[in-house]
Amino acid sequence: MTTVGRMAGVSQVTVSRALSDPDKVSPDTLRRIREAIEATGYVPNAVAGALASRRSRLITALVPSITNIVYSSLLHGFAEIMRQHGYQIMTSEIGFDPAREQETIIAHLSRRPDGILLTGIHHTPEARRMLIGSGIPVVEIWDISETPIDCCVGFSHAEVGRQVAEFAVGAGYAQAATVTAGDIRAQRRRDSFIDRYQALTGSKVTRIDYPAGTATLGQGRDALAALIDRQGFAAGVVFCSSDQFAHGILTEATTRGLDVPGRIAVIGFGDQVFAARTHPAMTTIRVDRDALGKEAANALLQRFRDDAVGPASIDVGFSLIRRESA
Amino acid sequence: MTTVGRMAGVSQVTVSRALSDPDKVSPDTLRRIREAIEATGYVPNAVAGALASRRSRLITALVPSITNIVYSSLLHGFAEIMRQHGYQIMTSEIGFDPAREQETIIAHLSRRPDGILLTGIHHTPEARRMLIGSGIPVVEIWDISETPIDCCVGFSHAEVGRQVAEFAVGAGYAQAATVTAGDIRAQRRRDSFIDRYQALTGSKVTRIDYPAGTATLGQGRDALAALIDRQGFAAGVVFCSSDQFAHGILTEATTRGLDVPGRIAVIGFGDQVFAARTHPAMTTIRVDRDALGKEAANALLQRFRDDAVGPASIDVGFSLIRRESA
DNA sequence: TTGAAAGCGCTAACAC
DNA sequence: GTGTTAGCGCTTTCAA
Repeated sequence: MTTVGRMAGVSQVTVSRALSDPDKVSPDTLRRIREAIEATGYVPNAVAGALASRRSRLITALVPSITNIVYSSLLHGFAEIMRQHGYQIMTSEIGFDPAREQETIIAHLSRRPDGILLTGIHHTPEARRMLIGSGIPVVEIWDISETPIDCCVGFSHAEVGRQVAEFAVGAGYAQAATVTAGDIRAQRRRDSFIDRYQALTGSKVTRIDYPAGTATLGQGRDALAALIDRQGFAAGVVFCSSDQFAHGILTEATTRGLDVPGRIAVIGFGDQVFAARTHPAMTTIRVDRDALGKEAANALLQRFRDDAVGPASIDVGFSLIRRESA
Repeated sequence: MTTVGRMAGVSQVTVSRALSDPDKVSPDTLRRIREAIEATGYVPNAVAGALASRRSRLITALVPSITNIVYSSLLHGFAEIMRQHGYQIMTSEIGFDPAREQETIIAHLSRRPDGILLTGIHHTPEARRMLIGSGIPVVEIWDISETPIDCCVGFSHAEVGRQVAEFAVGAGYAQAATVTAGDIRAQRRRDSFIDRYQALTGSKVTRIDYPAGTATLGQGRDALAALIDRQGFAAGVVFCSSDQFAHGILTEATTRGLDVPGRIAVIGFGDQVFAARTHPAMTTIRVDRDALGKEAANALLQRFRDDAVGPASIDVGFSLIRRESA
């Protein structure tokens, strides 16, 4: 900046002003500064800027996985809004390990971000304490809580399970099964599905549970095979924790020549882009992830404006999209 | 740090040393400093550290899209290695717009990252100039070049097209078609497939081209419908630019009761996790994206150690995985 | 409209 | 083993 200033015949501060608030600099000076920047190829140092201004224009995000479309599409919507407002996003994957989350939070806090995005509402007490202590605005997404750290935007996973159970019972399926990934929120949907289904029908729900990690079509196929071949699940509805699983069930059913939904009915979760075009088309739960991410970005931006705002919990809801598979 | 030092009865510098190089501090002092850190909940300020040391421990990455599994799995492998070495990753999506790439590069450069990851080898001359001028190590991935900015790790997309064409001709398919997304590298695979196929057989290849954006199963289905219903493609092999498209072709063929690969043969690209379990199992091109990402991370880490290294181009290759669909 | 001075919270170099 | 000093490249405040 000093060099640019010297070339333009002004001081370093004037260059700073020309960049951050051009209106405060005379048109002529501005022009000379711009020429000098052009000539030198000067690129401002945001690190120094952040240190001096205590604003980093950096948002950090913690998600379980970036290869899982659920989280990456959330981030996509979030980042798009943030980018439009001049913020950049630093993302870390934390899997489903609370210890790793806490460790990562410390690393993120050290970057002095202007805001932090967290996935889910369950964090270690220590992590929660540090976050609150930092004074940095935090938005928790993909779930809702009565007591967010700061604010949260998501929906009730328990409510999803309940509504799916009620739909399944209403549709009159004789038996029910679940195929669930090792994700705390997926488990919450499963548990409330089972509770509600059993309360309504009195009949037991067969469960297939997978360990943590991204759900795959192959696992869905294997699950249906296990259900039929080893668990005596002859016919009924299968509620999956993701569309991938559901797609696998569909694939396996097709391969075996089983009628869907006559023999095996399938309900997915996510309404991913392929769900409307599977054969047969998939019945699933839609959550507008892109909109959810954008909503989260706006919640944070709101907090940057007036910091007097109290805790807020935004429920974006979900909807059951009935297609052909159930 | 000053506060922590005061509590531990040492100066601020000693605290800095205790954090960055604990061996240089006496065990007793170290203990007192650790207690003081614990008591105050002190979190180091990496912004100030980066400014003073000129090392940010930040790597920035530019990818076309984070919701596309191809790029997110690349980043996953890359970030994992980088994290193990104490680096964090800031990612931006740039779509397929060179102007946006250039704009984003400036924003990234201003953060003074220790390294930059770029997708592809085609950048504006201006972007290239700025990158070189910055002196920051750059790794370009997912393609290879004789003249990388700094180093690159990828494979030859033209070679993929050629090999697929040779495979298709060898398998004796009567006609060939391509379904391609609006991605420069996908187009390169398509073009070299067509060139080679026509050179070998003299027969024309039918093309379906989609605009930029993530490829979907639905588009694959629509493509096969268009091929059969409107382009007079009665039988033959279809080379897709992604497994999503190929999965769609498979789905549409199944829906229409067409024999695969007898009537319609399908070749995908990517060997995504579902490819081995589709019905029928998909023939596709495998690129070990996780390994590629890791290789890219190692290339950058190598450059952090000795900066005397010259340009390097690492070809990680690919392989045609023959399953049932072709 | 512009500039001078101070300082953001650290690290690097050197002294003790 | 520990402390002192001098910045890193900006923004902020205040003065002109």
